[in-house]
Amino acid sequence: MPDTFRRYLREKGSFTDAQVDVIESLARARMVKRKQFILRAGEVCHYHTFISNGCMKLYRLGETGEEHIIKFAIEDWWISDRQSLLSGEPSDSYIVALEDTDVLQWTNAEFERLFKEVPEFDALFKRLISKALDASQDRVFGNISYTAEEKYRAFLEKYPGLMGRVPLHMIAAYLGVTRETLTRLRGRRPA
Amino acid sequence: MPDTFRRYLREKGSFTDAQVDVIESLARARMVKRKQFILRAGEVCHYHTFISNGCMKLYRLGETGEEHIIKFAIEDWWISDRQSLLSGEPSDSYIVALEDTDVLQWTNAEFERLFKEVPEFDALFKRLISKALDASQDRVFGNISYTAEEKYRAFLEKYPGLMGRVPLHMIAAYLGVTRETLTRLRGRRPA
DNA sequence: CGATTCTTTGAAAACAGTCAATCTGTGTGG
DNA sequence: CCACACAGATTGACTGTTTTCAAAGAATCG
Repeated sequence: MPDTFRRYLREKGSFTDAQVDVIESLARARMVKRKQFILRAGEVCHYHTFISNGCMKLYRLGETGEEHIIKFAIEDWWISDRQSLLSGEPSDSYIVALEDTDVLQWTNAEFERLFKEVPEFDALFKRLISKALDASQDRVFGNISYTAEEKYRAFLEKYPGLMGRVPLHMIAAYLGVTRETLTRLRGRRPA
Repeated sequence: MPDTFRRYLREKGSFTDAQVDVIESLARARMVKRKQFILRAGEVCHYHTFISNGCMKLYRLGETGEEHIIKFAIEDWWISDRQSLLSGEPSDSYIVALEDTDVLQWTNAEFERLFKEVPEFDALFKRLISKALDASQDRVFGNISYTAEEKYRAFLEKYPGLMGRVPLHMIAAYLGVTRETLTRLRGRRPA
């Protein structure tokens, strides 16, 4: 893979080469095998994780053990349990690789240092969190106002790249319907 | 009302009196009557709004005209359509007062200026947005994993202050169920 | 009061969930 | 190359919940 992260930074902000070097110099590169966890419930989330290649999911378990998927993340996405990462409290979530995945990781302390030393990085993250909040509120709106079928269509429009890459039963766990229901509403009108 | 906003700032961060003055000096104070809108779909959202007293809701309309409530806000809460406010694009949401409400308002340009001049204000807002994102993701989790009844109980636990202050049919519109369903699940509470 | 606004109720229809079985494709080991 | 196991997807019959539609009871307010 080419240097996804450098390309990402250049695309999302205006960083000097020196700044990119600083940011990258603090990163840990890591390869995560399919089905390998980088976070389990009960553990503290230690890293901000950038995905340079591959795919992961973040989920929690329901009372009877069902997976409820909070988010998928692929190339150019960040993933972490922010609540645990910022507070230092144990997480209630799991993060696992759905494919062999290459990531870059920073501790929160390193991030705080980067925010101070590289104002543009601080600005970038403000934009990211802000956009994530908007996206999350859009999802809440979808959850409370769409039918199962509309949620599925909205999902396809928003994450076309995940179709085929993520099994359908996980999309069901993301939408909040059973896999059987997803199968049936797909059958009602093929895409 | 005493100066809710000064108390709020002192409670949420460590501001000098001079800083509080700067922040307050840029604010517009405004009284909003019950049922009066401060934002309608199609308009651009111009202000970050702090509620010193009263109650508002932010909602969007579904295809057949039903209200879907994205959030309630009371004293010490901020409310705005961030998407529109930051982008300058027309909003797709409505913000309306549920009671006579006193607010303070700042444009985004004023906020940007405050972020630069008062670093502690910048830090406060980072924390707020971050917490809002966590809360929104918790709500998504609730939406996809709880039954209607569990959602209602979770709502009561999370916003005990809104019971009695907000009509039940709005709570239904927040939870994503019909008012009839909410009535019925409330009725079948034995304990 | 009279007029909204809000809440509740009933009955039927639409919808999603459950349980159990089957079908499909994939990959592994013999 | 085949047999088998496995994960994923589908189907059917059934149950349970939620919506819809229609109506009628409370509560609130000018």
